[in-house]
Amino acid sequence: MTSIPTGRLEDTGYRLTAPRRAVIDALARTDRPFTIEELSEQLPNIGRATVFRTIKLLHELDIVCRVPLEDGRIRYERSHSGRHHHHLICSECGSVTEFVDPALDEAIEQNAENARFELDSHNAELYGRCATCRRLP
Amino acid sequence: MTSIPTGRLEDTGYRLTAPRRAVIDALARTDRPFTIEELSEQLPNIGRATVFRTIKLLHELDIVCRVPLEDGRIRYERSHSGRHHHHLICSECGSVTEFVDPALDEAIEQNAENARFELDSHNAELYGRCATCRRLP
DNA sequence: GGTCGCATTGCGACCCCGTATCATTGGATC
DNA sequence: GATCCAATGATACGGGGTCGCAATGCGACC
Repeated sequence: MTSIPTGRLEDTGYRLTAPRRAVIDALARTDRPFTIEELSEQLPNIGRATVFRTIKLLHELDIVCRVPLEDGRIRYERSHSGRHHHHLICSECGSVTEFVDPALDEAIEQNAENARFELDSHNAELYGRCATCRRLP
Repeated sequence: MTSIPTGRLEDTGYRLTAPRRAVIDALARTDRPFTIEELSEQLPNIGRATVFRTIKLLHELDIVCRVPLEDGRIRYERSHSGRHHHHLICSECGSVTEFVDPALDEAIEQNAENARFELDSHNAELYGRCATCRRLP
C-alpha cells in the first residue's frame, strides 16, 4: 500500500472531491491490476461513470497505467515506478509485473529515428507464464 | 494489391467458401489497416458475424495482424511480411508501418529471461507522427 | 456566513464492438 | 445425387465505456 500523489490532481486544477478520494483510496489498497468493474464493486456509493471518469483522469496524470491484455481487454494498474515501463503479463495467473529497460527503449527510439518518425509514446507487452506458475524455485 | 495465400485455409482443414473468398478478396484490395466495420461495409452481402469470424480465422492463421491503437481501438491489417513485426502508428494520418528489428526482439527476450518468464508472445507499438505528416522530404 | 458560478456527480439511456444462438444453407466426399 | 457437418446469416445478447442532463457541492468572493 503506497500513497497516491493526490497533489498532482490539485496542481493541475482538478478538484480533490470525496468520490475522487474514494477511488484513490481504493486504488491505494490494491497492488494488483484491476478492471473498472472490480473497482466499481468496491465502491458501491460511487457512480459507475464517475469511476470511469476518475480513472481516465488518473491515467492522463500518469498515476495509473493501462495494461492491455492479449485478447484486447484492458486492465488498469497503479504505476508504482512513475517511470516509463513495460509489462510482463502471465496468461495463467493474470499477474502483471513491471519492468524498466533502457536498452529496450533505446531500440524503440532507434527504430522511430530510422523511419524519421516523431515518437510520442510507445508500449510493449510480454505475454507468457511467470516464474511462479512455472514452479521455478 | 498482393495475393492472399488461400491455400493456408484449406491446408488447415477450413473450407474456402464464397463468403470467405469475398472477405479475402476485399482484403487483397486494400493495403491500409481497416476496422471490421469498414470491411463489412464493403461487403453488404456478407453477414457481419461472418466477417468477424473470418477475420478471427485469418488472424489465427497469421494472414492478418491486429493493430492496437493508442485509445484501445483495434484495426486489422494484412501482414505482408509474414514475419513477426511491430508497428509505427501515425496519430495524424492513421498510417501504419511495419518494421522488423531483431535487436528489439532480442531485448524483449532478454527481459523475459531475466524475470524467468516463459515468453509466448509480445507486441510493441510506437505512436507518433510519420515522416510525411512531419513534412520531411 | 451567504450566495454565486462552475466543476463534478449520479443516473440512466445509449453506443460500439464482438459473441452466442440457432435454424438454414451449401461444400466435400461417397 | 445423397449425406453430413462446417459455415452462414439474422438477431439477440453482453461487456465495456460514454453521453446528456439535472442536481450537488466545492471554492471564491462578497
